[in-house]
Amino acid sequence: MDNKFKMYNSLTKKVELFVPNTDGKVAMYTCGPTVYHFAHIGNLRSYIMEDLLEKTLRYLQYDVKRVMNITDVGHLSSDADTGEDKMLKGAKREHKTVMEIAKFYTDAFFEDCRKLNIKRPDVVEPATNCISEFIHMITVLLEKGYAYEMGGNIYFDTSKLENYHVFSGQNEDELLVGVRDDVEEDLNKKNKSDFVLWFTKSKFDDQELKWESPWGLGYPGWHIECSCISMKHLGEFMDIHCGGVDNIFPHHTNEIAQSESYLGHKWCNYWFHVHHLNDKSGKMSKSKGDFLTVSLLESKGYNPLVYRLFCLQSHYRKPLEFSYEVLDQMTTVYNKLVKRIADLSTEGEVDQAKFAEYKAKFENALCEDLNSSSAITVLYEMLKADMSDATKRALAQSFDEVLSLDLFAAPAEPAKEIDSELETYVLAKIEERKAAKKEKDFAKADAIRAELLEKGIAIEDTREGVKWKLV
RNA sequence: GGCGACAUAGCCAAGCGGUAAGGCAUGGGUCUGCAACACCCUGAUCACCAGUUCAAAUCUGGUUGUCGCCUCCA
Repeated sequence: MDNKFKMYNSLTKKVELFVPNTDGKVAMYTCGPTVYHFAHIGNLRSYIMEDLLEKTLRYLQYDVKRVMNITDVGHLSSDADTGEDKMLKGAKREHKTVMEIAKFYTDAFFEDCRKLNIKRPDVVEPATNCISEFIHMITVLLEKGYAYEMGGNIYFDTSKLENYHVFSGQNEDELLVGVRDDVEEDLNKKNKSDFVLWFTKSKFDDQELKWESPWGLGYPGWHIECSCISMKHLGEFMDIHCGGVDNIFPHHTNEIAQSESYLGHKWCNYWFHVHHLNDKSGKMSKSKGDFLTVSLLESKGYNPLVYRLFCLQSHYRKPLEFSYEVLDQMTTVYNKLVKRIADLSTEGEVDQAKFAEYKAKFENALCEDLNSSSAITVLYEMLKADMSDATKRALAQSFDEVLSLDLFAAPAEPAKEIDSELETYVLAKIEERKAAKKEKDFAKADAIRAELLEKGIAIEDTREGVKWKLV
């Protein structure tokens, strides 16, 4: 098929034409959440933009297979030998078992995704399902001489690689280990950038999840899962690997190291990295304590899709700063947009030529490295253009397959039951007010309006007559 | 210390060498008893300095500022 989608590739640091390994098919992998706590909206920014990427590719008629892992083991909250397992930490905090915690937060994650209209990947695989695959890859790496055992743990030997720092172009010597105070060096490592593939020596006395392995009872290091899970479902060649920018080093760097050493050939062609959501003080982080979740936004009265729009109107490779002021602004934008589309009449024919013209414009915006901001501009242009409402409706519907903003959402307010008794009462009041207005008794008219409002009924005098709704 | 990103109107934001899209807000107007809705009109020479060019927000060099990464992070 005709490849016209262009995207920035972190590996080459350039915007490139996307050409999949197999014509018309896309093998896509996303680093999933570590399920020890709720996802914050900064995490979700990545998933929203990755969702946009997936839907754009599907919109362009690619057959996409997308895989996501669920990290439910082995992710340390600090440095390899000194930290605490995140899952265990979550379990301790809530007096639950590690698996209970994983289940709970996995469900919570997908519930957040549902609210944000993030499609569930075709394959979702928890790390704990793939222990035998991890052991196999580590065994091969040992056989090939890319890994070594030291102090009970298996490490990947980065000195065996010509070019370990594929993304940053940094030299080994320039890197400072332990720049941050809380990092301690692991003395078992032969090289400072070596990383753990399998732990048997855990400093957590009550580590819950352990598996038998050729090297003893233990658990996997935290990079191996993405390599194995992706290969399990996507094979030896991958088209796009996604994640947040903070994954570039060390996570993705290490994934490439171990995967390509294992395979003996290039593994993934395109790397898609979403930049961070910041607040005024900088990066949003779970470790800062208080963090913003979808539920928190909802409790403050925000529609989660307003947050999605907030993300879409910015570019995924630009840092985005969160503030309630902007979210308020986006709420207005969103409501106006939805109303405008709802007001389109259903009459008229769809003009196929116009439809194709604007669909192409929309696609072109997305093909320019996922320029979602421009894509939304096309939506506005389309709404202003000289063509039938039916055409506009059809286009809005089509665009929303990618934007997923529920542009045809029912009224923002969930429809409440209106019983006929109330309706009769309201209609009578409206008539009464009409009469008052006719006699220029505006005080009475306003009083009736106020009275209705007090009962939760808002009325508006539109050109088509008086409208009322429950508020 | 090393590596990297970003800097466009009150706010969000596009722009990728040819003379500043779009949206929100503001102000003015149409409509209206008022309000709400809708519609029309309304604004920036692009952080700073130097250079390349017939032409630069767009390229180069430098300065300043903000942010990120350098084994918790999306």
